Amino acid sequence: MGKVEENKQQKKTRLMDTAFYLFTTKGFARTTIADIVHEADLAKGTFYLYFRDKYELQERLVAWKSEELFNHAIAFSNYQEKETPADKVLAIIDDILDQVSKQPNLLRFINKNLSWGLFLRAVEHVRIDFTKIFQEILGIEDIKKLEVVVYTIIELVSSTCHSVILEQDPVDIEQYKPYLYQIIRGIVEIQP
Amino acid sequence: MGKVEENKQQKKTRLMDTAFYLFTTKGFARTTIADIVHEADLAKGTFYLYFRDKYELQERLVAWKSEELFNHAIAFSNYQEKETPADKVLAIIDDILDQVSKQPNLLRFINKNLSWGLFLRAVEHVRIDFTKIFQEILGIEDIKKLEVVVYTIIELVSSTCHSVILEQDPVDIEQYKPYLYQIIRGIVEIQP
Amino acid sequence: MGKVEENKQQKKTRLMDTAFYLFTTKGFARTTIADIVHEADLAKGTFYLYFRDKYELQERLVAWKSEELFNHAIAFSNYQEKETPADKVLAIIDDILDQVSKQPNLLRFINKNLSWGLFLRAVEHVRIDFTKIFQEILGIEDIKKLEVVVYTIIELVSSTCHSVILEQDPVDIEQYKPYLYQIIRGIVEIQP
Amino acid sequence: MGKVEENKQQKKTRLMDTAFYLFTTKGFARTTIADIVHEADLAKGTFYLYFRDKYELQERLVAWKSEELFNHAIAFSNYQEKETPADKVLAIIDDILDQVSKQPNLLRFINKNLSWGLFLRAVEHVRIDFTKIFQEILGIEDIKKLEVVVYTIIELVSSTCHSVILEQDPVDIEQYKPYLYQIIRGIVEIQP
DNA sequence: AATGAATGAGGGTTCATTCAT
DNA sequence: GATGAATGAACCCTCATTCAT
Repeated sequence: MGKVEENKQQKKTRLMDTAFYLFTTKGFARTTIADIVHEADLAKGTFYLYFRDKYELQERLVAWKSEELFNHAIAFSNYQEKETPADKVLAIIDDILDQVSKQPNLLRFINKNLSWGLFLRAVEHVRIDFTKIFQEILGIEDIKKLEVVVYTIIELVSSTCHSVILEQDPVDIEQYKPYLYQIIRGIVEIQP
Repeated sequence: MGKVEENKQQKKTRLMDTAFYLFTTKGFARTTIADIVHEADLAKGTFYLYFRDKYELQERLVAWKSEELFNHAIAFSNYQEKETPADKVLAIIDDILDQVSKQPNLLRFINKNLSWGLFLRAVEHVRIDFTKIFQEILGIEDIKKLEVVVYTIIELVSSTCHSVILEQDPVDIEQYKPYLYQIIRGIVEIQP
Repeated sequence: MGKVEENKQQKKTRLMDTAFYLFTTKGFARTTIADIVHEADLAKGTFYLYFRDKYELQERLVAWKSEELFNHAIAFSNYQEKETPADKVLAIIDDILDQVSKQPNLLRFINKNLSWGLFLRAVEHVRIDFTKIFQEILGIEDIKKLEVVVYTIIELVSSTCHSVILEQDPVDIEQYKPYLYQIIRGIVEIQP
Repeated sequence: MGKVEENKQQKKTRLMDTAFYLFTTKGFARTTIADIVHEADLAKGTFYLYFRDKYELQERLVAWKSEELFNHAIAFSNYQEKETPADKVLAIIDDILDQVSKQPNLLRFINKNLSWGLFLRAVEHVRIDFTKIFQEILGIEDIKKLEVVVYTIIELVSSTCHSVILEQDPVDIEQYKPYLYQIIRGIVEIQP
């Protein structure tokens, strides 16, 4: 039984890995299900045993990859050693920007497809409780208010950094960072 | 000849109007060229007389509509009567948010497709010189610095308000506005 | 599996038969893939499972039909009972001319599309070894020389008989045959 | 009047020259009427003032170019200095093969499209009376018999030399010529 | 006579999805 | 559960031809 279950999980993972590679390489629209199953060495029908359609797969990938991004930042940034809330937030953001700077295709893929709702669903069932972490960092009790702050920061960073990282437009990321971080400090200091 | 030229312009406009209606109603992907020409009561081939493909048409529409948004704000907001740079900027943003709140489909359409580069190209050949206006408002001489500020504000507003206006998520626009405007005041006051 | 494979072969055959009928009836250019699959009672996509495009199908048909022509001549002409090389060659040609006289559309279809290279490819993988047969008939050891003789005869016969059979122009086939056969005797008797 | 007539003729010639260039360069099917008129610097409608459709133009071009081929051979080969009918015929053929060897695209274009009927129509209204010339050369009184001989030779030469010149297959033209010429000698010496 | 904008049927091809094996 | 042959609607685009100017 465990063997069968394992086998199924393995196939699903293979499909997701392959799809992620193809989506970020050739683009979502130009990747066909035929491409994915061919590359994953599976049959076409098998795809539909694991995903309702291409869009569900895409959504799962976006959720998975954004979660990974945050997981990494929580685990590997030294945000806990920082003193102020702003410094902590910036440590996390810095780690994430580092990651996506090295993986422009990932940035391209996630950014076009990540929405706030999807992000919430993505982190909902996750081992690490993001809400708690940000509550501690920011010192905001009210969940709604917390959400608004986090939402604003995530949207600001992800929308501005898309073009800055991928096209160095209007400036490159190293020039932009100080300015952006100063704004984020401002955001952290006021309350909604 | 003037008649012919007039006729051509009219056809082009008819195509753009129809396409805009369909894109915002059914969505871009679900709108076919066949749909557009059918609705516009033109032949399929005629489409290709005026646009290379669906994507060129989309780009032109996004540019046109975003330009209109700014034109309206410049013309009808009372930003000139405001005293401080922040108040002026907020007057303009307020007008734009008013406009898109009333046209959620327009917001959906533009927001997904507007990029900074496209926006610059859109306003480049325009009667109103946006650069000059923002220079005056913000009092920033350096064009590059000006661009960074404007870029940041546009990205912040458009990315946060998408979900806020269209899904009232994480909060609705009326609740969000005061917070957003406070952040923008902060942005206007610091320099990149 | 044997069943599936059988089914596939059957579909391919149905496509080729239908296409042949349509190509020879309405002409190649006026036959669309839609026509073929419609007549064969298959879906459009199925066509592309078996052939890259209309041209590959055409080429395969020409090869197949020319091979059939020769196979019939080898099998049913009494060329083996003839004494001289020339008589043997003429027996084969006579059989082929008989066949195409009865199927003018086949003649029209093949003749326009058969080239020497295609013919070689067509008979290459065939049960009957044409090279050996002609070597025996003509008594020419050197393969290159043999090829030149066979090439010349095939081109002469097929190019002259096209108009003679299909248009009785400049004379009809019965009048032309004696003359043509005399020329072929001459060709067989000299060596390249 | 003469001026207008001249102008019209000039346009027709420009269309034919351009079309010939494009047909032999890109191929008939891949050349559109738009291509032709664009290259000829005329309007699309103008094309239809001079030709019923693309096919009529093609036919006219084939006729024109084959006529030119023969005209050149009659004018510039030294066939009149030869003694025997066979030598005279071969002098003419040699000139034609020389011409087409230098213009493979012309060979490709004509050969695919020239038919006996078209050839007759082509030379019918021509300044040089081919029939008379060949009658004198071959010494055949009976027009029908003469036609059969000429037909056979033209078909033999043009069909065999197509692949030989364009593909050097099964041998190249220099190797093929002696053999071909020997066959033609045989043809000239027997009567239908 | 000349123009070229407009036409629209028809082309070949793709691909997400189904389902018999 | 896995397969992959079959489907067929839908796609974008071409281009010969017409006709108002």
